[in-house]
Amino acid sequence: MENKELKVTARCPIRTTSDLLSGKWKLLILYQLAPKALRPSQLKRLIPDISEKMLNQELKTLCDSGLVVRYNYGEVPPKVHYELSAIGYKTMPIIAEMQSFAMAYEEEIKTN
Amino acid sequence: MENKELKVTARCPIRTTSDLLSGKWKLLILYQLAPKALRPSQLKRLIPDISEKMLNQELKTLCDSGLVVRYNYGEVPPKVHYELSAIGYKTMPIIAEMQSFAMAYEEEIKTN
DNA sequence: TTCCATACTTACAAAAAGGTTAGTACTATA
DNA sequence: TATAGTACTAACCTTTTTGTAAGTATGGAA
Repeated sequence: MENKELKVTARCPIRTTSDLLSGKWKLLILYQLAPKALRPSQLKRLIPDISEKMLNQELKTLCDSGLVVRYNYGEVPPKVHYELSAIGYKTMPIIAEMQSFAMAYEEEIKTN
Repeated sequence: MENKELKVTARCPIRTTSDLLSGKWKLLILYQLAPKALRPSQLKRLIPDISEKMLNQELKTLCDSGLVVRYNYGEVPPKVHYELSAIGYKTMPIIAEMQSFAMAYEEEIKTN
């Protein structure tokens, strides 16, 4: 007698991914880095609402989790950029599905 | 001269979707409801870590946003169930991508 | 020499999210 | 008659997340 019901929580794939991408800003940062590497000041301009603190904090956790790579030019005044890692790029299909869901959802609520 | 850079934040598709699915539990609830409608007590058994309060609260916001539909049998003692709406089902591709991302990510960190 | 820009960091405060406990009202079962 | 199960709800508290403001150190331009 098998239990075909799938209990979820602790360490399931959905949880793993939402932990990595949770919060208000991580997906937006990943999305902006997808076309090309960007310096922090460029990111800030593309995501005007983010505070400097959150930008640094989220970049750090994205680097720590391996989705983003920091490149230091070693110049003075400081120059760095951030780019997606190979695994970071693999978040793009999630973002694409989220975008197409949003379109469908907006249609839905417009039509009621 | 066009601005090809895509500023994000306020009302962009990524934000719309993450607002709808944000939090620790919504995706897990949607995932459990996908195969079949469930009563709250069944959901609670499938997601053991969730508190009753969060379950009710999240079911309510999922109903309010139209992703889930509540069906009341009108019996005493109370009997209800929750099921995905048509638009609720359209979150499944997002979840599928999140699952396959998690697999790739786990592989990645195992290999270093 | 004052100002701005670079990339951060820190202390503190506010807001949001999540959890605990208890309580409602009803029925069926032991 | 006590207990457990149904589906909620509300008060309260803790934790997490996010934001604000200021400060570090450097160099170049006005």
